[in-house]
Amino acid sequence: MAPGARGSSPTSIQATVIEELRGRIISGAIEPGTPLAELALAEEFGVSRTPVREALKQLQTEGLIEIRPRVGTFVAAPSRREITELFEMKELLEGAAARLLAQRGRVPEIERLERNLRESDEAVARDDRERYAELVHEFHGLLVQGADNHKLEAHYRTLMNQLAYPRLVMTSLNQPGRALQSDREHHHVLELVIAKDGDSAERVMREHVRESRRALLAGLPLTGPSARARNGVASVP
Amino acid sequence: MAPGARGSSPTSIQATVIEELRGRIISGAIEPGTPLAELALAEEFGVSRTPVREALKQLQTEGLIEIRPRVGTFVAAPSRREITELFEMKELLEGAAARLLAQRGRVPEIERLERNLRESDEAVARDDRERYAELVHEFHGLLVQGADNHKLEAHYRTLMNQLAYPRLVMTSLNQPGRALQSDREHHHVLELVIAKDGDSAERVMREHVRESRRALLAGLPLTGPSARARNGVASVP
DNA sequence: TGGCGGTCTCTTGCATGCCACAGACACTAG
DNA sequence: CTAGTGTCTGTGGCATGCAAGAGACCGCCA
Repeated sequence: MAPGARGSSPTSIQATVIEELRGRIISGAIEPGTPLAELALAEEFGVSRTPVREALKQLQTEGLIEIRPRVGTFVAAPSRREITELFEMKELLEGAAARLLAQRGRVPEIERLERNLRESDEAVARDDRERYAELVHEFHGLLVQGADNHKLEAHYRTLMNQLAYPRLVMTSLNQPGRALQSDREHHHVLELVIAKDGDSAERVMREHVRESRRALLAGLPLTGPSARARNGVASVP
Repeated sequence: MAPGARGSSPTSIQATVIEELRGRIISGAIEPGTPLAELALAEEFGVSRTPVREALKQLQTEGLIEIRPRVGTFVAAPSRREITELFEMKELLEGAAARLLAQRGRVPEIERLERNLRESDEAVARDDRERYAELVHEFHGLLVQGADNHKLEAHYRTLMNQLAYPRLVMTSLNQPGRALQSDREHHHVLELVIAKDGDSAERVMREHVRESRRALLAGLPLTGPSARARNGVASVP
């Protein structure tokens, strides 16, 4: 039910295609606006068009690509407005997750978060941005997981996928001092969670998301990810 | 991009099938757990299996049905836990929508909400529950629309679809006095929105959702929608 | 009678071929 | 040179056929 997908044993062909394509898109391996022809993908994967079509259909429903009938299929290029909206949702969901986690008390995720922060401190200390980016992703993921609401988690994953988050985090971390500040904010949130202060945890978490968004947009060129993206590939004029 | 779908001119076959099936599911015309065979649907709609398959694929991604490979496709049967989670999300999103709407000030949606409440008052006065159920749905929809965040709206619609909300509202309205109380709560929320008191609007809206959930569960039999739903049709052991 | 094995049917997964439409390009007329 | 128009190619939409797995059902054997 969750688009995020984790472990899967009966790996059907379409599942493979979905995971592979989703991975490429959210990692930024293929840029927004890039056309994805069914036939080309089918040949690349060595399968027929059918499973590729079904994979594309699902990715469209997840909001990762756009299928224009009789024209072509393209990697979605979120407009500036959509990015704003996505961050608004991110703030909302992560804030709620922090509150819910605080209410749950001492659950396993807390310890994993503490371990995450210890590693994050080290990564920041040696200025290892790549590793820190991973840890940031994990921190937010753990927080949402710890909220113990599968629906929340599913919607959250969908959002992050649409943002192609991994691609973006690095950008925001290139702002000088952002990594250190981000790490401090994480510590603050976790303290409040452990203190079971749900209200404050939510508030601080939301502030943290706003800060990260600010850092991100500051490091982004005027227009979205790529100027060559067609006129309005992803709605909103 | 939004699963909710509204007007569509270039009606492809699969789009037709999607809308029709979605309508049947969320209205409760077909019960959770009901098997949906591709071939049967194809014959019913007078088309081939292909567009039906694609429609089913999308509905699965939306969380409305479950496709068990090589076994069959079934209308999803939300577990009790999932219903709880969905309402938690509903509370979250509608609360945020109330806040956002309050911040926007005098927008067209406000007037539509006022008109909605006038009609609601009348419906309640003459104990027309069916009409009132429609108006409730519209009220919540307008609120979310008025938040002017398309992502929020899309996720909200997905949630409501998973809940098969229209089918549920009537149940909650069968609780004695619930309609009147609900109407009052709507008035309260709208007042706060118009007063641009976002904090309070969010708080009251969230309380309203909790109340409606309470009324709903009180009118629901012990187990979910239908006991004949297979063991764990919709995950969660 | 109860448990077990095989078969048989129904389901979806996948491959393939044809079709209609969008859009680009070149050619032609003014 | 420009605007209009026709064609032509590439795309996804849809129909169809075959294959493989799951599960029910029936018969057999102890």
